Amino acid sequence: MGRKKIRHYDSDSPLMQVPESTIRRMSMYYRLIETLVAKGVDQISSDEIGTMQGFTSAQVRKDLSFFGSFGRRGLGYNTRELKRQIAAILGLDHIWHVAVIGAGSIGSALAQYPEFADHGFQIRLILDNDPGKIGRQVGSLTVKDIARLEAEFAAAAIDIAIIAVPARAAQLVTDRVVTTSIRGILNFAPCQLIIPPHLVMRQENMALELEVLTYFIRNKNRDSID
Amino acid sequence: MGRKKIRHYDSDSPLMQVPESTIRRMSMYYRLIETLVAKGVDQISSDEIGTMQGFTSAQVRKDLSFFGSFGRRGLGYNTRELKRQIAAILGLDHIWHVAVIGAGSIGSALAQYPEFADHGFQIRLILDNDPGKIGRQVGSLTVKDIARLEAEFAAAAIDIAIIAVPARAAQLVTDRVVTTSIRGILNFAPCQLIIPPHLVMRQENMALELEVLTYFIRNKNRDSID
DNA sequence: ATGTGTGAATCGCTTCACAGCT
DNA sequence: AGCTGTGAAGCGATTCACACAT
Repeated sequence: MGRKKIRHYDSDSPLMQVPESTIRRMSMYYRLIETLVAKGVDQISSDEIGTMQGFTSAQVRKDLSFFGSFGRRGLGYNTRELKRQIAAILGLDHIWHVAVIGAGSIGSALAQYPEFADHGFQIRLILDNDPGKIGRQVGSLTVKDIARLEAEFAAAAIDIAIIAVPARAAQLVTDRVVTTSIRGILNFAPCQLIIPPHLVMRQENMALELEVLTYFIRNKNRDSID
Repeated sequence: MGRKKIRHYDSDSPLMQVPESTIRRMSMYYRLIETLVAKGVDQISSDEIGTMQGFTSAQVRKDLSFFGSFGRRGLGYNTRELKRQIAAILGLDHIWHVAVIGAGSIGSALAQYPEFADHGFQIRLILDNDPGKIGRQVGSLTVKDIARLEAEFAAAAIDIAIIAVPARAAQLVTDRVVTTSIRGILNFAPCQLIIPPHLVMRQENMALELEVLTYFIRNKNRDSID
């Protein structure tokens, strides 16, 4: 069979896309499997994974099947092996070099967020333009001057930028970030960023989540009457 | 017509649910319309709303149609009116009393997050169990002792709790929060909370977003080769 | 007996396309 | 002419159900 270039997803024939919802669940499975491995659990079934997170077992199996066959019929999945596989799928088998832009309260919090470090996201840089913040310590990092963004990004070999500046400054900062050898951006500013097509961008919006919450609070017991 | 009890969504007959994706977009439309009103723009079409956010005009119209008919054929939507309507739909026509639990870096950042205040989320309370943090100032608030959670929640008439404590403490804190007259919970701890069915809970997970980002970085140019 | 992997069926969201209002 | 509001069509995600492996 010579060349065994297994494409990650060979389920359907011509270029079948994995749903984003599947990727999000993969990340949730990963977190769960992590804790199971830490607890010394060796084996787990799709049904157990599902019920622990509120999904069906079929959902779990279908999600995993996009990437391969990691279980054994009649037995379930080996936690250690599954953890390793999901890490590879999500890109967590690798240390990512991350810069946080903006040393306000959100930026500082993100720079010290332990979940990031635990999953291979190494925060190597935090930048701001406020002379009052430059030079301050944030965890083990010193806030650097954003004027030196390009040089600092190159020196630290940054892969990912987290934008944590006010909305009005976000596009300006982004325009400079995209000239570096960055691969992706996670944007916490509540605005639509324009980026070149070779980059990946994800939007995080905490106020949006709160608004979805209030919608559901308002519309909770709508099914109980009328 | 006498009793004009218009159910919000009367589009389909028996109890048609609004997709969560629609709610999320409503929140995005709201943010956009807000800036337009601030700029003095009076009228806008579904096509303009759509292209500014990367949706189709049909998507925008369909989303709005779940809740009523807010536009005028041939003209579009009045921004001021649309803003008012969406605010009412999402529950933003109302001041929500919010408590942040956990005065670590994430909790402190959330307590001061200007987007919350701008959208009617009034942070009235920040709590922690660490004697080193109790009594400290976070913005205009003083960190209170979590031992007094029930009393402080009652005094401040808290509607919504934001959980920003480490995962291991999240369920314990939640078990106390759910005994108050709270309506909803926004959970930043990376864990599955168990809550009584009368409450609404939303999960926020920043590490998950970063993992989805790295997945897409890895799988970006998958379609260009093979 | 148990639990995976997966085509087929189902469900629900998005897009189309056009009638109807301004 | 221009743009909304909305059934119907299209399409993508979830669930079903069962062959197959242990």
